[in-house]
Formats: sequence, C-alpha cells, structure tokens
Amino acid sequence: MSALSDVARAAQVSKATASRALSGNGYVSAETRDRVIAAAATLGYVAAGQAANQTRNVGVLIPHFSSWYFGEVLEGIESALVSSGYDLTLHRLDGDRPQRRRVLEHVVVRGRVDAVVAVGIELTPEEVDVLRSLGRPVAGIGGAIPAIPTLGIDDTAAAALATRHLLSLGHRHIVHLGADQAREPDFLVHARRLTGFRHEMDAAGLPADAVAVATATEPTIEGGYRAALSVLADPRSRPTAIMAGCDELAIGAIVAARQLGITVPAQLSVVGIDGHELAPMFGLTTLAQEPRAQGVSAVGIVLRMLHDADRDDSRRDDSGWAPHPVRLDVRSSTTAPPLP
Amino acid sequence: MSALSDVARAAQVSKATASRALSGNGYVSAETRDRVIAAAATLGYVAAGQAANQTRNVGVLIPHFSSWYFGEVLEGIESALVSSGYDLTLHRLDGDRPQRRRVLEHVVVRGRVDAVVAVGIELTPEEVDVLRSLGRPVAGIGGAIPAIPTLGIDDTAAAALATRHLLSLGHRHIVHLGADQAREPDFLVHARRLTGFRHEMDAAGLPADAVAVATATEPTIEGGYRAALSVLADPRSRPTAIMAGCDELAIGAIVAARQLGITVPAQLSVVGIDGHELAPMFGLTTLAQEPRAQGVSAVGIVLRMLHDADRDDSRRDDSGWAPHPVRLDVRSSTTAPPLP
DNA sequence: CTGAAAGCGCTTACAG
DNA sequence: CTGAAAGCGCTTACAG
Repeated sequence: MSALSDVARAAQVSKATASRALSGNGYVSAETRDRVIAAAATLGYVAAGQAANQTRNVGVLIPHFSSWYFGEVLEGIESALVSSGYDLTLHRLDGDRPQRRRVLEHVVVRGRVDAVVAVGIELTPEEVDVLRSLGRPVAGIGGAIPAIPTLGIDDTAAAALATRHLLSLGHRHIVHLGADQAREPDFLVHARRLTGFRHEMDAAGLPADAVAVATATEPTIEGGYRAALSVLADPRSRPTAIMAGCDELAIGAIVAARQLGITVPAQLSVVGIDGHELAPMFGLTTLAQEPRAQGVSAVGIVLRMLHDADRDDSRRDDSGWAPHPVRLDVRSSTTAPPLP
Repeated sequence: MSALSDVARAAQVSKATASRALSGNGYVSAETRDRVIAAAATLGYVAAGQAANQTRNVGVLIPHFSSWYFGEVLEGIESALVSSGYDLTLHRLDGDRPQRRRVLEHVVVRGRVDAVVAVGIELTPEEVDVLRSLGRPVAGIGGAIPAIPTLGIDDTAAAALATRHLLSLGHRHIVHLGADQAREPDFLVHARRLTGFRHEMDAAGLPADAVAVATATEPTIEGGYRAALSVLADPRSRPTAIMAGCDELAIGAIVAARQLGITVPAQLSVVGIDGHELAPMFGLTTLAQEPRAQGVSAVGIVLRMLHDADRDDSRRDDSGWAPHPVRLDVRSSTTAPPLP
C-alpha cells in the first residue's frame, strides 16, 4: 500500500505538490499533475483511510440501465451487496473512450471501491492490470474478459439452440432479426448470436439465400417492431419464422405481425433469447437466462476474493468462464410452418 | 462539522476510546461503544477526509430500477452527476422500515455522500432533519417532501386532464385502470391519479355507476394486460374508454384489447400518463412528463446548494414544490366513442 | 507554480 | 477496558 510520500518520491515532487495534484486543490502545472497521477496509478496509490476492503463499496461498470437485462443484473448485484453490508457505486461507461479512461482512473486514483463488477463491458488487459495492482477484485458479466472470472451464457450456443428449435419444427425460411451494435462495441452479444444462427443454418444444409438477416437500429421492442414491419411487409418474401437476437426484438416482431394481420404462430413463428419478463404475456418461446442470478453470483465472487485476501494474502484465482445454463421455454409463438 | 474530539468530549471518553468504538478495532465495553455511537449520531460526526463536498459522491435513494420511469430518472441523475465529476451511490429502499433506517444511518454515520436525491421515496421529517444536520442537501423527485425541494408533475391535475380529454370526445362510460400501491406506500402516485379521475368525472355530473375502477396488481404492462382482460371480457359491461394510471397499464390494455379482437380506438379509446418510450409505437395518447429532465434538475439543485454552502454558509432555501409541466400527446388510441 | 514546515485528525502500541 | 502520548498521512497557509 503506497502512501503519498511514495508517490511524491516517484514523481520527484514534494508531498505538498503531490497532494495538490491528486486533490485538485491549489495550483499545479499540467505536466507535474500528469506525472504525479501517472506515478499514483503505477504505484497503486490509494487515499488515506481507503485501504482495500475498508470502504465497503463496490463499483459497478455498466453501459446503461434502461434495458430489462441490465436492470435485472443491477437488481441482482444490488440485493447481494445490501445483504452483505456493501454500498454500490454506479459508473456508466459508454463507447466514449476518453470518458471511460477518466472513470477508471477515478476509481483507481480515488480508490473508493473495494471491488469492481463490469457488466457488458469488455475491459482491456491494461485496465484489468490497473485494478489488479490495487488489489481490487474484478468480476465480469456478459462475456469473457481475459484473466477475470466472468459470468454469462454462451450466446453462440443459445442462438444455435433457438435456430435448431425452428428447424426441427420444419421451418426452412427463417430470418434472423438482430441489432446494430456499432455504438456498443463491447462483447458484441448480437454478433455472437448471429454467428450461432448462421452456423446452425449452414449445418442444416440450407442454401445461402434461405439465410436472411435483418438488423434493427436498436435492441428494443420499438427497434424490433420497425425492422419486422419491413421484413414482413412483402408477402412474397415473408419468412415462416423469425429468430430474434433478443426478446425485445422478438416482442416487437410479434406486435408488428399482429398489426399486419399476420397470425402468430399459424403464419409466423417467433423465437427470442433472454427470458424477458414480458415473454409469458406475448406467449413468446425463448431461451431464458437469469441475469439477476448472474449479478448475485458476481458479487459472491468478488466478496469471496476480498475476504480471502484479508485472510492469507494468497488470493485464489476464480478466473475463467463457466457459462450459465439457458432454458428453452416453449410457449405459443412457435409451431410448424404453414403448408405451402 | 464535528471532529472525533467533539464526540469524545460528548461521550466523556478519550479520543482513543472514541476511535476504537467507531472503528470497531480494539476493546471497548458495550455500554461505552453505545454511548460513543449515540454521541456521534447526535453531533453528526463524519469520518476524516469525508467533509461535506469532499467525497464528490451523491447518494440516490430509489425503490427499484426496473421500471421505465425510475430508469429514466436514474439516467438523468447519472448523466448530470458525471458531467459535474460526481459519483453516484445507489441505495434501494423498499417498504422494509428497519432496512430503511439502517441505510439512512449508514449514509449519515459513514457520511460518504455529499448530498442525497430521493426518488419516489417520502422521507419523514426526522429523516430530513438528520440529513440537514450534517449539512447534506436533499432533493426529492416524484412528490412533495416537507421542507425539501421536490420535482415532479401534479399527478391529480394530469389525471384530470386525461379524463377531460376522454369526456370532451364524448365518452361517458370510462374505466379507470390503476395499480395497487400497498407495497409502495410512498407518494401514492396511483392514488393521486385516481383522485384526479374521480374529481373530473364528478364535475362532469356523471352518475356514480358510470365511474368504474379496476386495479392491477402491479403497475406494469403485464399487470395492465391481465386487469384489462377481465374489464373487457364481458361485452355488456365493456366501457368505451380506459383511463390508465400509467402508460405501462395503458399499453397492457391495448395488447389485451387486440387479443380480444376489440379495435382501438374504434371500439375502445385508451389514454395513459407518463410518456413511456413505447407510447408512439402503440399509438398511445398520453400525458407526457420528462423524468430524465427531472433527474437532471434535482442534481442541479443539490449541487447548487452544496456550492452555495461552500461560498458563504448561507444556504439558500430551494424548498417548495413547482410542478413540472405535462404535455398531452394525442395519438391514435383515442377517438369519439362508437355510436350506440 | 513549488517546497519547508506547521498542524489537523486519526490510530495505535504501551502502560496501567 | 481505558487514557496519555507518539506518530502517521495528509493538507494548507506561507514564503519565494
């Protein structure tokens, strides 16, 4: 645990200057401040009274909280932390790289969290190293991060399973309805699900022109609705089934079909992924995962690492990737295709 | 701002003993510890390095984060805090009173937030006093809190306006579809909206049996769907319009109507309140509010109070209740009632 | 813009 | 179980 004096020595300034540089109070030249902050990051400096496992605060990095999946994960994390007596500090990280760097330096230099849970955020090896050097445990949710314990489902396998469900019912003309993830470069959930779909369609020996793909602008009910309206508009090219990249898109597709007078499932089967809370109401067949349980597990992992570190300093390595199971919930949105 | 020495004097112990009692390190008799903790709470003791406006952390008290409204408010708060360089610590408060007391004492004794924003949480005068005595500004969202600046819409007036919209179209048989708020005793949004509905129906001189009320178990799309199914099932008692207590309930009602083959708006008009993101897609006429903007404003208020306090210690009193405006967004879910 | 030095607030062996 | 005293880590007028 480095003290301010170590940082000052490394940056070749006085304790007074180091203090001003890190606190932001008083005058420091820009170059000096950068040098001090760099030294603090390298040494893993943590402000006084903020020793590891002292703040009883866990940082959560998350891209947004307005979708069902992220809301569920967050509630799982929150309930697990509360019952262990920890607070939750929220950091939203979007695609904005400089802002992301700032937030991470924050977490590091101010050192006000004991551990970090990254949800749907792919930390770089350097980012992971910084957190590690501070002795802050890290866990991820929603896709593997190298050298970090990560929770989530196998998206490729889940999409393949959803596709096989439709194929086994006899569907041959299936459209994959995915989402554009250009603005969320991390993890690429939808890209992996599309891969699973393509793989399964290939394996079924379907001709390339049977493998159609539509892309919504956003992975929301409205995004799915809009995209499905154009997929379903032309009766000549209309598929017999839609495999959606997530349940929001699938629900949007069902609403669009009803609006166009297309009966689900008699004229169109729809399958989704995630197990959204609205899936039962829309009779949506889906591959359900349990994001809330993943949040609880992630908290369990980081708190265990924290306590192990307290005891004997030989932190056990929980890193690795054991996918959570998915469950095929068959409801009324899928059936055999209509006779030609 | 009391220091450890003040607490020690008040509890009639040495600084050393006070330190041990508050940190939990070392031996202290149970009685002594209780006396010290009581003194710390009374004096509003805050640990060193945690002076007001030093932690750059704002606490958010919120009942849950999985509904659209709360998610939007939270995103507004988060974005406003990030751009001011503050962190956000999340505290979920449900109906559990002891847990609520614990969280508030936490925030107080550990003193790790500079300010508090309460969303959909009705703080008691005592709870407000505790926060005030620490010099922590507080703002509320979603209903007036005594002596605290609070943001939100006038729910009664909004419901009255929605009802007048239906009445002016010629509807006389209108059902109010609200939600049971027994599990969320704070603010009673749905109760106030029901009041606005009843008031307007009375003012229109409608007979008591024309003023029908249905109650969903939860203010969600699924809750509205289920409740609407039974409201709409019997063609003899079916209303010509539904006034929903929030947009989730209204959307559920539209889905239920479509499922029953009832055309919206030709056979049934539906109006909601809130301006949910899915309202355009369902063509829902609604009284829109802007929860995100309310979150941003609340942050502006507490940060301004914080900075004013820094400057001259004469904190200005922003308390009071100036309702945010609502906007009637007329879409395709409302029209004149069918001819008898 | 920076450093030497005073000093604040807390913790912690040590003595009892 | 408690207190007097040393001392750690940081901040902050002050001087330059």
